[in-house]
Amino acid sequence: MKKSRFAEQVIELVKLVPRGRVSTYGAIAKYLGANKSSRLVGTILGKAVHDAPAHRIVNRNGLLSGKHAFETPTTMQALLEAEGLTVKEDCVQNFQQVLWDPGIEL
DNA sequence: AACGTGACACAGC
DNA sequence: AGCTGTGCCACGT
Repeated sequence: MKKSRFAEQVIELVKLVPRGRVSTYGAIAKYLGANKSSRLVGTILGKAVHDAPAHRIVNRNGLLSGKHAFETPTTMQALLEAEGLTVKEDCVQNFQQVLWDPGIEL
């Protein structure tokens, strides 16, 4: 299956997110040089949820805004918790601590 | 082939 | 200090 350029970039970057860490749409979009396309990151990941660890991507507040893209709304949280993260009320606890910023770590 | 909708984020009022 | 509008690209109908 063919992926568009932007999608490919997003997926590849998301794949680099270490286990037990999360990232944000804004950080990814910014790293790709499309600060205003944060929206795209989410939309694209939703389509490529099976091609990338999309569960590691949350919104700027650490909120699991994309949980509905998975098989069940609880899958995302379950996956995160399975990686050692703490999720409460659809929010990643210690979000700042586990946040993985490509602009910094890369 | 065109229009609308969608995992968001930021600036302006 | 909170709300509204705008920007971006992909994908389904």
